[in-house]
Amino acid sequence: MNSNPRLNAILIKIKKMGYSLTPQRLEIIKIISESKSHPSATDVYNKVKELYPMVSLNTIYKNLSMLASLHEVKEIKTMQDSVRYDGDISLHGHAICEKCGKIIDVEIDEFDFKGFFETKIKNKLDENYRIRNYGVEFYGLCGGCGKEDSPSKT
Amino acid sequence: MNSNPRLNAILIKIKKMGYSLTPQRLEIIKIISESKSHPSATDVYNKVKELYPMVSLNTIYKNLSMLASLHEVKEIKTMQDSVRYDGDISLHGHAICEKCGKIIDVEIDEFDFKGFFETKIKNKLDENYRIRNYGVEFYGLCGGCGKEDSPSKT
DNA sequence: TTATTATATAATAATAAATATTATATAAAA
DNA sequence: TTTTATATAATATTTATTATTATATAATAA
Ligand SMILES: [Mn+2]
Ligand SMILES: [Mn+2]
Ligand SMILES: [Zn+2]
Ligand SMILES: [Zn+2]
Repeated sequence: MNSNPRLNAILIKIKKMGYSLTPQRLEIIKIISESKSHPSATDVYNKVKELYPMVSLNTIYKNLSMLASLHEVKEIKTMQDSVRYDGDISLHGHAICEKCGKIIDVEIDEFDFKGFFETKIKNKLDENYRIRNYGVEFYGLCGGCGKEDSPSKT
Repeated sequence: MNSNPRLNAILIKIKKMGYSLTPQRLEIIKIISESKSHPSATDVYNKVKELYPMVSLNTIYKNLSMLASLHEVKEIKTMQDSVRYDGDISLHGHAICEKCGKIIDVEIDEFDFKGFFETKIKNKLDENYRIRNYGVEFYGLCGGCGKEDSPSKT
């Protein structure tokens, strides 16, 4: 085994679901389970290429989609560009910089959120509405990007 | 004037910002300020075409983007397909059906959310991080779509 | 082991939403 | 009206993502 619990969890799920573990797949899982930067498919592609220069982007998409369908990665749709992937599936939200695209994790109190969900949302929806996933995003400008963009104050 | 307060608010903003009010633009604003269905650009396009059959999709995109930049409509990025637009800019979240794409408004308690934001988020971020917008989404299956999709239980 | 079958990958082509370009039309200003 | 700026329409382009097909690899059976 190894010391990354997310990696282990995903490998166990992969095996349980009967998917085979190819070198490319393992590398993709390693990258996504270790990264904190919420990479795009292309980002993952470029990393995998370092080890497997012949890998195709299609393989990246296929594997990331598969992992998303297994709920082992989360897809983050940003406003400006492509889908970003998150190997951290614990309860949290994201602060997304609209200029540089940086995505920062935002802690969400589980009790607050669950309470919010149970009381405020669940009873508003059709009783057989099934929630499977959530997203909490804050869009804005990160520290580095939000310096000099105030509308000319002369 | 007229009886739709959102429409009025947008028209005032348009005038204040010095944009001219063309018939197509007015029609787009009417549609988005009256709709409760979170239409896509194509949906709006098809509605506008009923009055102005020669309208171009580019005009729809240009106007919706402009309204979004004025914060008079909200863009909703869904997981499966295109961007959806919301003329209701009041504080609320969305329940998004992953099968049929229907988007239902979800009430958010302002006090809860503001408190959540102020205490839990603002102090986690760089002090000059500027939040400009937010999104709260719940993905799942609506009542109509979530009937018979449980993995064959025979 | 080899043969067979299923699955994954690579290379390529296709899709479609969104954007850019350009020309024309309309609105605002002089 | 004449001039200038802005908006629209028609078209072309971009680009992320998906689909297709052929090849390669992995799993399974013989
Ligand atoms: Mn994250
Ligand atoms: Mn809404
Ligand atoms: Zn930034
Ligand atoms: Zn549905």
